[in-house]
This record gives sequence, structure tokens and C-alpha cells, in this order.
Amino acid sequence: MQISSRFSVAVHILLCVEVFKNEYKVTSDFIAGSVGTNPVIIRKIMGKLKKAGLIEALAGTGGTYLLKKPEDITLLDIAQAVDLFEEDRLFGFHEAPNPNCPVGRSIHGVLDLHMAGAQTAMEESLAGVTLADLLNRCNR
Amino acid sequence: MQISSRFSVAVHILLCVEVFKNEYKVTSDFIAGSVGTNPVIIRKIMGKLKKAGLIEALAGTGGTYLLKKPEDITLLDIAQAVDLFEEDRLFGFHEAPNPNCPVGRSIHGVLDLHMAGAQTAMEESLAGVTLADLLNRCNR
DNA sequence: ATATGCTGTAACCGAGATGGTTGCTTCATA
DNA sequence: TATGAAGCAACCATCTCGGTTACAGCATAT
Repeated sequence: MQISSRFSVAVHILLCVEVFKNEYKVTSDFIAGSVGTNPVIIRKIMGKLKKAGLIEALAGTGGTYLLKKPEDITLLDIAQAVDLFEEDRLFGFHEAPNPNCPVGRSIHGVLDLHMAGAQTAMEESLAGVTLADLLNRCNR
Repeated sequence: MQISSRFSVAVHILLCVEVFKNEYKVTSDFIAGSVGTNPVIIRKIMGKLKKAGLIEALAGTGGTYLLKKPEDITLLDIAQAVDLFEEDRLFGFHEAPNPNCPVGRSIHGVLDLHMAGAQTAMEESLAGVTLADLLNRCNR
């Protein structure tokens, strides 16, 4: 089990958009070259980033720019933008515990709390890092 | 993207083993009835729990018991036992960032640290809960 | 010694997600 | 009007997952 690489790609996209904004027209083709994948993959992920209000793409003319300042975009914002945690529940749960069994009856109530806690811990960690932090360490 | 229900099932199994140890012979069939799935699924997951040294199953005669005290088994132990985090890396990463691009060249070094931090935050949260904590709240 | 009941595997299966790819439409600018 | 790019939709192969059937191995009860 591994979290989709959509997340790392999304971060890569945002970094490219910001780093090269004055040098190149940052197209999906351009980014695909840096990420090492297909332009359509980039566009699909950019679509999600757009829906989340993080970037704007210029239809027709091409090119992309950030809608927020790098210091106002956290890794958590990015993770949520690309649906990293399905329906806000990182942990899956078996569907049909037996209500006639004491354990089956209570497992959900007992575990949910701790699963949510673990997820929150992770989210808070991601929320503590901004795109600006990454840009600083992105040597050119 | 969601973490496999193997984890919640594994917790369910361990709870059953402990809760019913004096009342029933806890077989994979018995547990499957409580979890609401197939006995083979239970046996597969029990196999992982066994490998991790958490439980012992009696071949031939049937029945299962814990090898550690419930207060010495954390949710993190269980998560690791069932391979919840593949190769210890929860976050996936795109394979082929372009080394000729400044961003592609540095993204791994820049992001890995924060991904590991997020995973650690989650693991620490899980490590703070033991099976005994759950047993207390498992009404009978 | 034999039958029984359970564990432990192996071999499948269908469903869903993932990353990838092609092809087409839409749109703004040169 | 031609060009280059975004934005879709439709596929595709591959993986993983939960599930299922089938069978071999083993310890106890009869």
C-alpha cells in the first residue's frame, strides 16, 4: 500500500510553475519533460490544482501561474487538492462487522477515533510545510 | 486512495482473540463470522500477525492466542505487521524526474524529508495506542 | 487407525485504481 | 487563418485488493 505519486507530481508541477515563470512559458509539455511523464497526466493533475484554486491556466495561449503566494500554499493544501485522502478518510475499514458480536458491534466506535487521530497527525505535519520552504531548497 | 482495510481487520482479529479466549476456541471461522468476511482472508492476515510474533496459532487442533500482553501491542505494531506501509515508505514518488532540470534534479531531496516527517507523525500517533486501550472500550 | 476439524497455501476471479496514450475539440494569439 | 496549447473522452495494461475454491498437513477424539 502506497499513497499515489499524484502528490509528488503535483508538488513538482507547482515548483516548476514558480521557478520558471520568468524564463519559459510553463506548458504541460514543458512540465512533463521535467517530471518525466506524459503531458496529459500533467494536465489531469493540473485540472485538480485548478479546481482547488491553486493555479490558473491560460486557455488558448498556454502557460500557467500560481493564484496564491508560495508561502500560503502548504503541502496539505496540495495533498487535498489531488484527492490524496479519499473522502477525508485515509484509513479503510472492513464493511460488515457482525453487529451480533460484541467486538463487531464496537470496533468501529473504538477504532475510528484513533484512525482519525493518526490522519490528523499526518495532516498537521504536512500543513507545517509551504511551497516557499521547498523553493528555498530547490537549487537552480 | 485509501489505506487497506487489512489494518482494521487485523485489529479486529486481535481483539477477538483476546476477548473470547476463555469462552470459545477462536478459529479463523469464528473470527470471520465477527469480521464479516471469508475465513481464508482471516488466515492470510493471521499469517502476517504470526510472522510478526504477535500471535500463535495451534496447527491441527485450532485456536489462537496472543504472544504479547495487550498493553504491549501498539497500533503501529499491528500496522507494520500487515505491511500497511510498503517498504516503510507511505508516500509514492514519480519514478523519473528529469536530472537535467533544476527542479527535477532536486525534488527528491527536497520532498523526501517532509514525506518522511508526515509518515513519522502518523506512526507516532499509532504508537501511542495499545490493544489494551481498545479492549477497555470494547463493551461486551 | 481413522475420522474430524482446523490451519496453511496455492490458484484463481472480478472489481477498482493507477499511470499511460491517442485523438479530438476549444480557444487565444501571432 | 494557422498555430500551439489546454481540456476532455475513450481506451489500455498493470496492480492491488478482497474474495473464493480447493487441497495438503496436522493434532486430537473416537
